[in-house]
Amino acid sequence: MLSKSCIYALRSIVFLAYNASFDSKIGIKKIAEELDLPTHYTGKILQQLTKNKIIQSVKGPNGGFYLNEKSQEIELIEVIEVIDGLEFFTNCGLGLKECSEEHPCPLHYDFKIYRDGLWNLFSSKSILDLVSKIEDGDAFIKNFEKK
Amino acid sequence: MLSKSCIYALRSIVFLAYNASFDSKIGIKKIAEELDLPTHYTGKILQQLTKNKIIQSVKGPNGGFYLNEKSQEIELIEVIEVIDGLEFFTNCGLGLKECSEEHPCPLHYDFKIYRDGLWNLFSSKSILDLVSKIEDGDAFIKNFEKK
DNA sequence: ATAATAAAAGATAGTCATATCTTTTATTAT
DNA sequence: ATAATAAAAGATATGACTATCTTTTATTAT
Repeated sequence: MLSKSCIYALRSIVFLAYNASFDSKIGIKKIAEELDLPTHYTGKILQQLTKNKIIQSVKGPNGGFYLNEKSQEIELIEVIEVIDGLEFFTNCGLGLKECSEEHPCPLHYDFKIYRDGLWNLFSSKSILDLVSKIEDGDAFIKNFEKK
Repeated sequence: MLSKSCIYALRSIVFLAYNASFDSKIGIKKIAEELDLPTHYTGKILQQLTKNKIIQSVKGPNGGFYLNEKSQEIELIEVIEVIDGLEFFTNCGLGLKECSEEHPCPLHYDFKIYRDGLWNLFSSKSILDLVSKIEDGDAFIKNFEKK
């Protein structure tokens, strides 16, 4: 459901929230290394997140990425919107062009329950919520599917 | 969530259930034309469905595709399994390799509700269920996103 | 048997998400 | 000012899904 890029983004952000701060920024290389991600691809994603104010960055020596206080409160759905877009949450499950309460597809009402449920879930969890559930940080950071 | 191929498959099957029978089979050309789908691509999908006994086919003159009685009772999840696979319903929402009741990801329990809900939805609806909800067949057949 | 029909199978092309590398720009410390 | 650092930007490559075309095989009607 979430693209690989989006999951890379979420992992990176959680990693930053957990480990970085304005006074100790973390660079692309370090992030990619710790999360075992392709360096340049990760750079692209971080760049996109920075441009959309999801995370912060500083260039030059001692530069890198970090999250300011506001960013830590960002909801997961905002990250999803930037990376994947919200099509999943707005489009008909059966691909109907016009599917609505007035002209529902055969699965409309059933499908809507779960689609809206996921929307609400991602809209109610912040980066900090994820961080707070990490009991041993490493398991969350290291345990990802590579393929 | 469902791939384009999978939606093409579902539309084709519903169209067949609605319009075809052993005594009046429908060929690829006709199906593609009526549903406004790419002919050869649709052929490939129907072929895949036939191979997996989701639909039936007969070659030669007066041949084409149709659904036998058993096929009409097929659940949507079976079509999804053949075309897209069940990864969506079995994998961790955050891409964790090992995510389970014992080692849950930060979203595991919340996410599971909706993932399982969708699984159950697709497992409880048959082709005939979709057909029976078509009040005016054309709207369902014609109203699909092309892109 | 033969010709016509239509699905099955194989080969090829396009597109988009994923991934990588190189060059440029901005910042900081010296 | 200068050199070092690190993100930003641009160009390119890869793979999977989507799409199309051609050839082969099977069936039916004559």
